[in-house]
Amino acid sequence: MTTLKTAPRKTRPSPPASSEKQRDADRSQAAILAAATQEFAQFGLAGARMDAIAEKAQLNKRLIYYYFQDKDQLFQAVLEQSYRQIREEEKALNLEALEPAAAMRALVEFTWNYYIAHPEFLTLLNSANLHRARHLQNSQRARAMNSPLIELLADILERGRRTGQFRGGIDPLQLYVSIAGLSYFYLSNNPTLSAIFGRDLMSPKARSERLSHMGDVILGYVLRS
Amino acid sequence: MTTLKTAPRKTRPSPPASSEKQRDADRSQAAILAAATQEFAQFGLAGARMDAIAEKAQLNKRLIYYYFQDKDQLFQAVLEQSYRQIREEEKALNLEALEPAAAMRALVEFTWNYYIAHPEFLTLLNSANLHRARHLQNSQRARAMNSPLIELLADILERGRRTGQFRGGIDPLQLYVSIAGLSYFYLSNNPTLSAIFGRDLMSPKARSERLSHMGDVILGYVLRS
DNA sequence: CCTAGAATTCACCAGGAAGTTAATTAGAGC
DNA sequence: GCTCTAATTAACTTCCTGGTGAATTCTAGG
Repeated sequence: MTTLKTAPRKTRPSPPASSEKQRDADRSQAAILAAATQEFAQFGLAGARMDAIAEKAQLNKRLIYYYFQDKDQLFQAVLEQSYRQIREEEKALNLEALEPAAAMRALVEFTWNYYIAHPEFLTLLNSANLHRARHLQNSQRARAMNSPLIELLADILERGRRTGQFRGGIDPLQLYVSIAGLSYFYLSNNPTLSAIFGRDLMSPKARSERLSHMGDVILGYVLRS
Repeated sequence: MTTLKTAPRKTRPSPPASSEKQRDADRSQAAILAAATQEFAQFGLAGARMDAIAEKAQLNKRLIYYYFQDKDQLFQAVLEQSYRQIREEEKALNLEALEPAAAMRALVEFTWNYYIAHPEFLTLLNSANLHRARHLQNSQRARAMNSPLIELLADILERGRRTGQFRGGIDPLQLYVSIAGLSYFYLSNNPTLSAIFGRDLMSPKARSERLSHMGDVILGYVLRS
């Protein structure tokens, strides 16, 4: 994060592990970031309360301003961290071994599982978009956060096309957006969808149905017919 | 809307059309609703300002509370109106004449076009979901707002299955969510997507590419292969 | 030990924002 | 014209909330 003070890093991690309340700039920043992630995810940028974040982090509110300047920059830091996390996991994905169709399904499943494991990611993105991504435009890192899934997807598509299983001429970006969108909408709009259709969409059964449906949709599209 | 005062309705529409500033409860409520829709769409529930809404509506702020009680109920009224509007247009859709595949593409296109014409609908839904749809749960009308598209979709699927073009065993709800999600994610997350991929996703060319991609995805899925 | 700079605390402020009180005005029905 | 009620206005009140000034306490390094 741009905003992090370069704290005089301890050479030794921490003396004894006895008293847990020693000063630690890194730990404090991490605590703030974690608390802020929760708060922003739950209430949005405007709805989040700086006092609540301080309380959750069990730190004095002044520290937030000390490390992150203001609410906006704190939000930006939270966003960047969230992106970094998902990109990290995406990079760890290893689908080269799988044959194209299986790899494609695995990709769908990964996206789905990640969103389920990180519901805060969805609402944070919504907030960022409500503010027209102004927090990303400043961030030099933004461009660099281009999802590695695009390359991965391009690779899978190419492999599939070569074997003749997949059709050609598919734009990896379009497909990426589609895969993400299928999971995203279902999960992010789950409350309204459930309220309107009066159907529990998060039961284990409903989840697995959704997952296989999405796999079918994507494969139906990429497979040569 | 539950909340609307039953105003003693004028028997005559309005005396002369001369002076534009006569008292008119209906017009005032509509003005408030319109202003609130804009404000909520732009800033979210927490970010919206009651004073700003009053100003936009060119009415005294007290009137908002007079007609809608408080911010939450105003938001609920806005939400319900937005739903009513889209459901209205959905009902007007007439795809019985089209053959199944064409009807399916038309459905995708309708959804896409509606979201583009009503960007406020997307952000309002996001806000509603951030608040876990609490504004819909109270609303008795919610259940009744079940999209007519589901029936329509079921009908198209059934017709297509009968002619042998479509595969069977497709859940209309899943498909509905998928169709909506494909458009929704692209449009609602357009700011972050554009920022990250550095590609204009709203140019006429990009739009038409997206539309045909989505049609291909959905048809690829429903068509028998 | 001492000390300089970093981490943390405390008390505070000014403007903002939801919501209200109470008075005023307009117009529909008689 | 009169009156009764609905529509509208103006002026507040109160609590909240982001942000700050300045003092204080640690602790690493010399």
